[in-house]
Amino acid sequence: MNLSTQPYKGARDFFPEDKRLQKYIFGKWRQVVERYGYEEYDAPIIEPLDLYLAKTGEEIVNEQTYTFKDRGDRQVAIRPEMTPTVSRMVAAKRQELAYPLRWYSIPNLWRYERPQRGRLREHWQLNLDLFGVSGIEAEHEMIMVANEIMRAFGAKWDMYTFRINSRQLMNYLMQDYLGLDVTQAHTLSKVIDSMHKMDQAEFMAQIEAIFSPSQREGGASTKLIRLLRAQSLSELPDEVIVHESVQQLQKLFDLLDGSGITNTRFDISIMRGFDYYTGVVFEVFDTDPANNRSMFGGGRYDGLVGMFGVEPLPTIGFGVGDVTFQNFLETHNLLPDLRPETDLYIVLVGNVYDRAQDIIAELRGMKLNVLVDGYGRSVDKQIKSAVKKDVRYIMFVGDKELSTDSYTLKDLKTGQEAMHGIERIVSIVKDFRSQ
RNA sequence: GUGCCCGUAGUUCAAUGGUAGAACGCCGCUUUGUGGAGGCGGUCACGGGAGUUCGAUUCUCCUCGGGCACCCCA
Repeated sequence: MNLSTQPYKGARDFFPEDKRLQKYIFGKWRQVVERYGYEEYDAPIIEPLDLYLAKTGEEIVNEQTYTFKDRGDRQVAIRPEMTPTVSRMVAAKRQELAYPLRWYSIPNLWRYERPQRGRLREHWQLNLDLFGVSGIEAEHEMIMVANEIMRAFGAKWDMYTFRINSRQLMNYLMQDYLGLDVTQAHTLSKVIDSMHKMDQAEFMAQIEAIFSPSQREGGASTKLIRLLRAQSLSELPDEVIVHESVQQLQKLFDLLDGSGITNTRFDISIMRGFDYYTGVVFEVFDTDPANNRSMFGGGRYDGLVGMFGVEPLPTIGFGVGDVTFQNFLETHNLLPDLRPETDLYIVLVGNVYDRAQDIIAELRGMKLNVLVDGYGRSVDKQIKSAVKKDVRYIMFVGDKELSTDSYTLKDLKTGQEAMHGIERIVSIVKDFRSQ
């Protein structure tokens, strides 16, 4: 039996055209975040399993992480997310880093689950974190950066929305306002998370099942329904509005308005899966029905760095997965035609390989990316290869050219060709490249 | 991890319980200093395994892979 040519399930081969797309996306990501002063870091793809056990969330670690024992019998995991790693790194140099600290990375992450649209086992994620700012200004900056990432790819305001909530608010509502214990709160979170997937009656039944008889008598479900109906902060009950977390959210919305970001709304159903979030959480949604899920998101996790035994550090971050992001760009036709890196394809005519070396070296010396067919093939074959590789220009080098030091440049798109000196050719090709 | 659907040349699709066709692609010739048109010729497949059967690409089961939903969602 032949070996399979397929990559491992849910993992990905990046053929040159795929890599070209990845380079385009990563390049823009880097451009945007570096404009805000974020610095790139990196870390190992393998971590001790313990790193995730503490705070990531039980199911994610137990069922969706690649784990194994190394030869020294240590439990290790292939990183399913970057946040614990970056927290570890920051904790390691807690005293010597310059705060506020702005770091980003584009790690390769793995999760063990069944692949489907927008979710593969292997993905890459832009991970952005801001350490040392406890005020709402940090949230403002995060969402500004997220927004600018969207804009950098040409996304219009009606293509995506920000949905914002607060874990602090949810904790207050569940524990103090509704008087739920930890188990009840946990169950309710799950029900709220899936509230858009069931009908009214089923939803009501599930809610009623959570409350104890005395809570029901106390009108807990009525209070809850009113909370869940709130489409904006102002629709929350008066005694909730005065809570600190709501005031913070209000300030955040005001700041975002001031920055011209108005495709935002309060959404009490935004919870996010990780246990480590402590404050504002947000998600970016694609408005196209074809991608009916959250595209990416993040939030505040003030407790994570402190878990490494150092002084706690307020932190906020978000992550953008490349798969869902690419789905978004495709759905909204935001992907440009990506050209290959090769600028010029040299077609050798006749037996001139030796004599052509000087001129080819000169072209490369002038910073053109130059490919030489070089197999002594017929001219039409060489041209066909150039067309297939999607190179825009070919340059013929034959006796005619070498004797006059003037070369035939052909534009494969227009079909036009003309003889030029080398300087002129370089300038034409560079003009095209910089378009 | 659970359920449903699917798996035929490189690609997109046919047909059939008696081992398979097309289109596009690819290779060659037409044309050894010019590609994308046409003509001619050629190349390439039943995901893997087991079972039922005289015989399986076709039916059954398992497995691998893909899609969708659930679970979960960084």
